[in-house]
Amino acid sequence: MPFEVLPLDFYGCSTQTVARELLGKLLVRTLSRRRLIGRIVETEAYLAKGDTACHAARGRTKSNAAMFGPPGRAYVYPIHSRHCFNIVTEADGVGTAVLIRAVEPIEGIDLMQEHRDRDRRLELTRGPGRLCQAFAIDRHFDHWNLTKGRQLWLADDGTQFDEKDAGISTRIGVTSGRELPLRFFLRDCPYVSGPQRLKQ
DNA sequence: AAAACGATCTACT
DNA sequence: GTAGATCGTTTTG
Repeated sequence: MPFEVLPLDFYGCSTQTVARELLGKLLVRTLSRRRLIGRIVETEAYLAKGDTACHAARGRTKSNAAMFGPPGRAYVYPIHSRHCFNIVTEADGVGTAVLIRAVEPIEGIDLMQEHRDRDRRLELTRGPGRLCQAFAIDRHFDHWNLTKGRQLWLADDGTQFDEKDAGISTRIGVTSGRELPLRFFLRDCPYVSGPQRLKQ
């Protein structure tokens, strides 16, 4: 499968645009001479303004510093004994990112299953915490430059989806006034969280 | 120093 | 569908 590493300028535009454009892109991880690949099927945008759920909303701290870095870096955050993998967007210092919520496993599935305690269900890579477990992504990737690293990067194999394949949903639990269309997902993909979790 | 919280997940029914 | 586990980070006293 031929593919190219995503260039840095891919991440520099608006967070929602990056979140939408990331659908179909490949998440690539190499470890112990093996390669894991997943196709991104669900993302979520976290904005600098009007988004109280965004970790950057209450200012910069030691633990969210990566989010304020230049676009194309990883921001990895631990929660509930697992990790969430984000990609920094927009300009250096802004504090926005896209959370990768689900991928479809493409290559190295047996190793992903080992990381997930032999999980052979759809849940192998469905959900931000589970996909990090499957790909062995943890905080040591915080601040990681995703275009230069040999262990973790994103790639494009030319796969595109049109509007009828890609859905947009408001985020559950946004507390600031109106709800915003921040969640992007591929319709009819079993690795996307169930439709009951995606409020239209 | 203690308490509260959460960008989650599992194990139930 | 939802109660409960779980733990690093942040907030509060």
